[in-house]
Amino acid sequence: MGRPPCCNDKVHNRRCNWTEDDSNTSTFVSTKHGIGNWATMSKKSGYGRCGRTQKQRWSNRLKADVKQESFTPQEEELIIKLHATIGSRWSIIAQQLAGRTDNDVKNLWNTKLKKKLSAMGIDPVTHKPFSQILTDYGNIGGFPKARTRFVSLNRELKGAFMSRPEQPQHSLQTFQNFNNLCVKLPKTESSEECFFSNNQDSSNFNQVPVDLFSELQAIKFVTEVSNYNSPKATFSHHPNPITDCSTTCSPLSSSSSSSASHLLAENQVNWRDYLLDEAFLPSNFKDQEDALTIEEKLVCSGAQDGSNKAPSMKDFETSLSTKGTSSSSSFVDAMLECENEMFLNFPGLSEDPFY
DNA sequence: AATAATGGCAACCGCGAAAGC
DNA sequence: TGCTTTCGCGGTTGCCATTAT
Repeated sequence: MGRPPCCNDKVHNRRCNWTEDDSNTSTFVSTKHGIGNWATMSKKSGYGRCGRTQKQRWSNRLKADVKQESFTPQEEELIIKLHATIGSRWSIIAQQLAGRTDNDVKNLWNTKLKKKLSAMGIDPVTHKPFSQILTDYGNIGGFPKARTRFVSLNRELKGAFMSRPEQPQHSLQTFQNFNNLCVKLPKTESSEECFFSNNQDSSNFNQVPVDLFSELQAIKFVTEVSNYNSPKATFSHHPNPITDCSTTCSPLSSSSSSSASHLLAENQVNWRDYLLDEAFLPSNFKDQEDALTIEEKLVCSGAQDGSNKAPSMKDFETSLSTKGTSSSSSFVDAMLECENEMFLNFPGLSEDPFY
């Protein structure tokens, strides 16, 4: 049962005419009512807006800490990284960007970032090169349907949030980190839990908070479990772009050697790090994982170097800092440059793959 | 200069979960 | 326990500004 619509009354539907109501709403909030009484506000104020709409207006535009200026290249980069990992969960993404609302992030993605990624030959949904998707498309067969897999993953995520003492310590630890710190991300007003400080310089950009990192680890882990439970799925090869796309999470690796990804590896193009497969994975982890068994991978997730010590945040930050994030220009522009260079070196890549 | 097409932003609205009674 | 109300989230829509023809 859903909530009945509150804004069907077209008399109240006064799009883009907020000038007068803004001051009324601000006055209403700043006086005795405060935030959290939007229905009351709507009834008592007689402004002609439903409470929901007024609340949205307040949180998106009127709140003091909402930034009005345009997104920085660093912010764009972070949004793409987070989208590659957790998908279109705009509220979570927005929480990592001080002064940005989920609506702002969503609009930026839909109007700008999505198109830029497409123009670069990267599928904005799967964060894989189109060439790899086309290659993988030929391999589809015998895999669960996307929707089935998605429902299954959701179930596993829910199950993961329960306490499961029978689980091995390493996996339980990951889940507990996630459960304790990230499952219900607090609505933070401070900048302490954000990627950016107020001045948003590039050095701070790389300071990923532990709670978000744990969340990303947990999401990745659930995907691993999902793959492990599936008799047809392996860690070393996961060629179905449709299922990958539906989960918005990635397997640990993909050895699928599409021409584009292979060439990218050969040319050490940094923007491979923004593709879904390996986003947010420490670099030393990537290098070793292909040769590992599932059990080894699980252990590795908690003890990378044999000393029962998980990859540190320092390692992760170092990894991130080597990927061009400190560039003063937009990372999207940098990716475009890399792509242009690649096409110059390998003209065959620009040919239509269907012919 | 006028009109059409496009892009970007902000608001609207439906759904599902949570909270309250 | 079940119903109603409220809230959070994310997809969609509408409006305005800019660009192209």
